[in-house]
Amino acid sequence: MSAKTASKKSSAHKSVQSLNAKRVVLDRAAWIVEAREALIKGGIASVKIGKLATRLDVTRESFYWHFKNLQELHDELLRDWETTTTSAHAALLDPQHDGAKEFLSMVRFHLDKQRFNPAWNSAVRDWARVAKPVELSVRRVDEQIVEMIKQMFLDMGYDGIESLIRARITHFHQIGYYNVNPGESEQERMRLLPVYVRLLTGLPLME
Amino acid sequence: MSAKTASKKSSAHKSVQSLNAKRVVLDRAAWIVEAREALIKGGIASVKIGKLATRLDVTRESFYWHFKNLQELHDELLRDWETTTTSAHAALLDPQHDGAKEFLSMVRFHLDKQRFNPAWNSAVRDWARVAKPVELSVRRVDEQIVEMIKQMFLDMGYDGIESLIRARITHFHQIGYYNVNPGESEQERMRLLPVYVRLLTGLPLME
DNA sequence: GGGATACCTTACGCCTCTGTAAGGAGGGTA
DNA sequence: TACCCTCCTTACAGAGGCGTAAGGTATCCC
Repeated sequence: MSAKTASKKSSAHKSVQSLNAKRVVLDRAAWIVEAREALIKGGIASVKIGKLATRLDVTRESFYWHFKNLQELHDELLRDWETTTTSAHAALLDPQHDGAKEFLSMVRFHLDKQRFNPAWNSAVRDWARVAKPVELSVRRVDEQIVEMIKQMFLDMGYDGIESLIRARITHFHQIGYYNVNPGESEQERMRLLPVYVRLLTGLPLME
Repeated sequence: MSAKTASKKSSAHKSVQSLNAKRVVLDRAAWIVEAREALIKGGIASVKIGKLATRLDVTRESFYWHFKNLQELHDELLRDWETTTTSAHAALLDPQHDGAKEFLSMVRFHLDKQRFNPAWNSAVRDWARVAKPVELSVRRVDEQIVEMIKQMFLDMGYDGIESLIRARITHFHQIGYYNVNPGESEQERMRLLPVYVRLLTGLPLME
């Protein structure tokens, strides 16, 4: 049965194989990539070994050569997200403590599809609501990000409490924005952006 | 098997039965209530007929007397959320168009555990990411809410675009806040609230 | 060319969940 | 009392998911 489903794509598969005269083999990374796509598309409940196997054109059981069990895949998927997210944010603070510059570099970061994947973030946040270790991981990341944004506002000259609240509004708004995902064009988004920046920072940084 | 699990609570059940000399029977509403709790606690994937039946102390199969299938329960669960949410928000606008008053009544609404259930909202939003009709429902509600908050800012005297952006920041921040759910005490929350209100509205409404 | 290694397969057992069929059991009403 | 309606039960069929056991095939390296 699983062989039958796998064989659907096997003709294309074989032609690739003969082209580069090499057997197409998989490693853990290939499963992780597929798992991430499944997570983003259908939530953690749709990250099923069988589904991934079909898409990877192998049988379900070969999964167990790479991973002890499904849990191990989940763990790695989560670790992957946390390290990627953490290291991406760490680069946003400015050694010169120029708050405006820092904030704008964060805005650019969020607009850069190469560095920032909102769908992935949202999917992990959904997952967090039904799995404790994920919840803890997300909490760590959130605390780090809020602390980072707070530093930006301190660098702009706001006092402690206002910096904290501005940081929270900025970050929570960010999360809510991608959770709702209002269907607006890139153009419209760019038109509204300077107003967002002025209201969030209290400064006309882009106007 | 299901009879066995159901019989765990049956002694307590029977004593209730004999006390009021009445057979304890269920209706659709009882299943919906249980389903909502399951949704909140473990996400839509944990809304399983068998689980609900065990908690309701009946067999799994009796579910099918009340509902055609699981889909029908899901549909009703969603409809329930949309009507509840929509009607609760509809009452927040002021006929006198006093923007400050409107905003503060919304703040009170969000703090009132009787009228507003953030966990329920978050659970439905998670569900929306894996089910199209839910996504559409949530989108309708979001559009209505943003429109409503925008009206509040118009009533405060802001122009159209600033009112829209302030409304979005307010609403998206709200969603993000409950998504992250920062573990702060009620006391701490109350201390920070006036700063939130000032930054979101641009006015010292609570200071 | 022969063994070691890496990756994949067939075959199986078991659990959980959905949904159908048919048959009670209790309370209301004529 | 007899009957009907409401709600629940036992019994069954079947899909889909996880994980184990044992064996096969291609590639690498000596």
